[in-house]
Amino acid sequence: MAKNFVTRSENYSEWYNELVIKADLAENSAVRGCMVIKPYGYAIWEKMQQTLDKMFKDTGHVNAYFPLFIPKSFFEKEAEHVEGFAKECAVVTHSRLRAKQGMQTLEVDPDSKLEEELIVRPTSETIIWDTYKKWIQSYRDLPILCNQWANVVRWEMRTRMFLRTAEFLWQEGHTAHATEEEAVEEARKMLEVYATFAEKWLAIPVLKGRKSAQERFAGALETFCIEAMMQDGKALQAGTSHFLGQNFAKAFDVKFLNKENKLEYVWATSWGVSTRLMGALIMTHSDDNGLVLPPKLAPIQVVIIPIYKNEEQLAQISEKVSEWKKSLEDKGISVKYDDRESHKPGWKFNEYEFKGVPVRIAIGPRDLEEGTVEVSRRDTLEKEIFQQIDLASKIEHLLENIQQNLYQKALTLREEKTYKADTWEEFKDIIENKQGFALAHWDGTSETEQKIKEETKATIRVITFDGVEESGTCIYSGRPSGRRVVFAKAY
RNA sequence: CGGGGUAUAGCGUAGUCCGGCUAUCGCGCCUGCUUUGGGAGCAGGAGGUCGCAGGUUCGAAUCCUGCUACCCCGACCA
Repeated sequence: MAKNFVTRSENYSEWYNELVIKADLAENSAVRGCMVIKPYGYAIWEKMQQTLDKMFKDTGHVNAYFPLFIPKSFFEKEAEHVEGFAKECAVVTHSRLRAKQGMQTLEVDPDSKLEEELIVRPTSETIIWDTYKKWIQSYRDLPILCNQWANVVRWEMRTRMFLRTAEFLWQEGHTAHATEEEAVEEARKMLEVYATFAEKWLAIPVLKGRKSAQERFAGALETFCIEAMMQDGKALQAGTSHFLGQNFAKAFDVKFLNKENKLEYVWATSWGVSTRLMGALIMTHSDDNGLVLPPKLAPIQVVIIPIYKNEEQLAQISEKVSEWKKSLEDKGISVKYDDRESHKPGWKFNEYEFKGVPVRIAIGPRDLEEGTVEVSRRDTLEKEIFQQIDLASKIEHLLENIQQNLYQKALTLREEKTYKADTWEEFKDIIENKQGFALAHWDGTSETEQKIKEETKATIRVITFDGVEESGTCIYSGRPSGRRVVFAKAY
């Protein structure tokens, strides 16, 4: 039986997929693994873009754009980078098609074979460092603090809307510095930007820290990350910031003359977040009634729905609403007045709940008489009668309250689903049955990490910055350890 | 790339085992009237290469062969 509601099925993936499609965010495209982001979904992404872009600029960064195509040879220059990305690249080999059998079908023109294949960028470190080489001669040219908004392609085996699509939208920052300290500081600073964005705008609490060697970005000396917990207890990497050392400078021969007139290799960072954040947003806050958007990211923050029996009533309501709409908009709140006659109020209630609109105001004949409105908040689904006096301020306050509440709710869930594991049995129980984050001692070796992954599918998600010194023994090998790290199954 | 599943109208589906009349039903869509405080009611109507290509048969959505696409689980990954 077809339902317009999302009903949480046994399978979290199916629930997620259904939600994305029905909340009108995105749909599968004709191209395998790719996704059409629909206007409503894209409006959310635009809000993310605008906010992040401002944060980048406030920290001294500028935007630039680099080519989509990267010569294959560029990838060969950094050994670890090749290994990391070689298996998932889209490759351009020819430049022309020609007609076959009249004009019915087309085939690749063999005469148009490229001398060197072009890779559709999976990430832009190589082409950017090839460019930076031309930009940098002296310490006076540093630092370079560039960001690029772009699309990238990674030919993944298995894809999932927003979380792992073959093509995705992201921003990638690429910076060049004169000293190691400055580069490390930059990488840490941008991670803080991401963490602030996640917590204050997306209302998603995140753990900040570094990745283990095994989980590190291909070509980085250190990968910093923010890690979030989804409602099913699995971890989602929400953003990364890499300290690249001098790896790319050496690979692309980027040197500068320092104040002492000595040649030195440049130090680098790169950092990025993607449309995956949309997935994080959906999986963190949504419920069985649909999407739940934090007010700061909702394209529509307040929807007003009239209830009326005749034209006269509608006219009265519309007059009131246009006043409120203006005073709300003066406060920077985005308002939609849905006076469509094609749908009944009940329909609209459900529709906007589905799309995650934070606040709904309903006004009908009763309210006109009594000077009230019915206000419903999406996060708790609670309804309350407000006096019309000073409505805009009350709504403004409510939106802030919802933003806070969503963050608190997510934080509480994460805390409830985070456990200390002191034995191998406890550890397995947490990963397999309780399904959450396991704080456990680890001997620091990749071998142990690999074994744990093979036996439980859990990986080290993050070695948190604020972790406490505590001596213990590795849950797997029994060897000594100085602190706990966060293990979980991940998306 | 391995394992499992699915493909019938815009969406969701019945029918497939055991071949047979005009391919079922719901949502949505169009027209009209009545409705409007949580997905409206009635009446009428439009909409289909049954995933694609072959084959078997008097006759195929249904049986056979091949192909393709999508979904889920794994491996890979942000």
